[in-house]
Amino acid sequence: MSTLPTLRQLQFLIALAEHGSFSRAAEAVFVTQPTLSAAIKELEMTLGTVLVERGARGAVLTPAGEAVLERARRVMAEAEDLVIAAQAAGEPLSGPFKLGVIPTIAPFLLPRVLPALRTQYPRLEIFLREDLTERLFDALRERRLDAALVALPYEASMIETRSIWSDEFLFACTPGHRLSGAGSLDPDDLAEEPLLLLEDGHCLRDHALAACSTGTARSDFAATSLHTLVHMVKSGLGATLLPRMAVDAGLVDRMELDVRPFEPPVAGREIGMAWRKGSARADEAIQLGEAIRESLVAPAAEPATATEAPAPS
Amino acid sequence: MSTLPTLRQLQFLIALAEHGSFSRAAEAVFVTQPTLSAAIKELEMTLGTVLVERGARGAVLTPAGEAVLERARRVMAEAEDLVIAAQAAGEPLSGPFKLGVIPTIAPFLLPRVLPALRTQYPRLEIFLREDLTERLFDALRERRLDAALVALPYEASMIETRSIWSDEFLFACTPGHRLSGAGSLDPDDLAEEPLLLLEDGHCLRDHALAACSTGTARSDFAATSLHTLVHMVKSGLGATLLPRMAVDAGLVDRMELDVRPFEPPVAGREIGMAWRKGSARADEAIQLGEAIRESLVAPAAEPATATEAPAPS
DNA sequence: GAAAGCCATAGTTATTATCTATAGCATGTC
DNA sequence: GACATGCTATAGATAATAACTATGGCTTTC
Repeated sequence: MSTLPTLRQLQFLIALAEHGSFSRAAEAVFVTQPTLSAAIKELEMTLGTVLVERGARGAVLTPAGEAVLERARRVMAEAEDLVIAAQAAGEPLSGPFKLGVIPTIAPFLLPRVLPALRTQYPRLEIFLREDLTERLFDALRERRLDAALVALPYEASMIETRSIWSDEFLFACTPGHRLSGAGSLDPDDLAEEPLLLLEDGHCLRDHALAACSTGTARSDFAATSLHTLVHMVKSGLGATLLPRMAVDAGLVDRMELDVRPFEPPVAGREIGMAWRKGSARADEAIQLGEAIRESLVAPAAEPATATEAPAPS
Repeated sequence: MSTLPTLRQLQFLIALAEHGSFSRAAEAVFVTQPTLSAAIKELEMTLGTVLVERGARGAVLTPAGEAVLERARRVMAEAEDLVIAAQAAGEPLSGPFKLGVIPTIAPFLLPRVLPALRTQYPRLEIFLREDLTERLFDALRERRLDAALVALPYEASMIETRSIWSDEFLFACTPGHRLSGAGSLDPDDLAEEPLLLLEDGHCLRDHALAACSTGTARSDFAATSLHTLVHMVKSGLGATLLPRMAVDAGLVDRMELDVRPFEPPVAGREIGMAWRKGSARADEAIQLGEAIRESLVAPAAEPATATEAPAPS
């Protein structure tokens, strides 16, 4: 078995590839140029292959060098993951944690759960990013996020998910609407009711359409957020489906809209935690998801609309 | 950014986990016990976590240690892959290469291609392993094989394939059989002809059944190899489908069986090269597959059964 | 309570990583 | 064509560290 290269050497090779010059690469990794030169030469020795073409105008990787570079990046990424996993295993849910949330969840869920999380994990610093599922998943795959709160089901490769909450759909329309009223509704009643929905890209649009197999979307109008959506419903452009979580958070308060549940089996979407397969923080993502679920089960500390005094303990 | 551990430290941790004792682990990696002790302590320092519970009866990993261990194995595997990839990039198809081949290909293809490969890549040492597709793929996934020659299509995760040859199916029966004769055959003629096939697990069985959508398998008899299969056909137990490659290699020579092709579009299977996704030797596997294809196109150096002139088209 | 097994510590030595200083070699400029 | 300029390679010195030997202290076991 031949001897292995050093992580340091791989780091140097990556820097060299990025800067195209021994001198500048050396600067970037805070060593002198001879040090980096020697390390690369040593690496070439242990691998038995020339990785770099040295020229007067800098250094260029050979094809073999490119192949090794790609592997080197993976080794380094794995090593960094190891460090993160170790820290996470030592003290889970502490330090910076980059969490993505989709726009149809963020404004309704976060006010309910963030205070509880801050209490439960005082050393956790959550950095939030709000975006569409597709882009959040891209960010997970590229390690720019640690986890994401999304609506399921959603097909994606390299991503693992765990459901943490069932979010029922409610039907919403103006009081004068054909389907207005109070009691529960059969999904088939929506057969000839083109729904006003969020614009393409929002998973809620697809989930709502899936909820009522016979339903269709209005093709002439679409909303960019749930808030504009309810305003469009209010102004008579049509009816829609809303997630209960948004309604509970006060989305239609004082809007004078009729909101009706569906008959069992109720249609809805799952809210779940997602993370990159093999992520160093997968366990923490799961744990965070469970903490969120628990904070949802517990009575909401302070309703979003409120004129109420919070002041606990 | 915190500092990274050393590959050496990770290697020591793996040895420690495997031997459960500092002294014996040290022995296994050819250092003294204090050296290994210090390295593990250093590793724990850089990760900021206790990885090992030291006791009088040896050392046991903490949960954090187990998590790090798993990652460490991945880092080491990636690093070893890097070394292999570098060697492969330096001089492709040299040194030991572990190749799996399924039993319905090996005896018919290898005699034709191995001599050519030995000429073309004199420094290549091919180690062969004959087994069913499923087990070969397991071996690929576990890095016990570098590549495998199998029949496609075959669903498998973590495996990539490339087709290198089309292997047509031929119908074989005794001269007195209902479908005996000379010309080409329509696959639908097999509708009421239960076929004698290889036993379960051989992909050839599934591919043969897929080739004639209306065909069925005899459920009372099955063969364990193509050689026994033709003997069973010869003794009147039924008809079968044979890969042309096996027939060309002399499988039915002097057997007094009728062998008939199918009408276009001819049914068959693809023979392809398979390797683990991300394998360090993926490029070599592809190159080897192409070399095999070329040696198949070229006139066979020495027919398996001799005397005969192969008559194509 | 003695023996054996195991890990930690101390002190020393060997190795190796890194630095400074400088040489050598192309490339473009006047 | 001589001369800067920008690059990498080499040499020699030094600092850092990885490794060894020897030993001590702690459990477990008989």
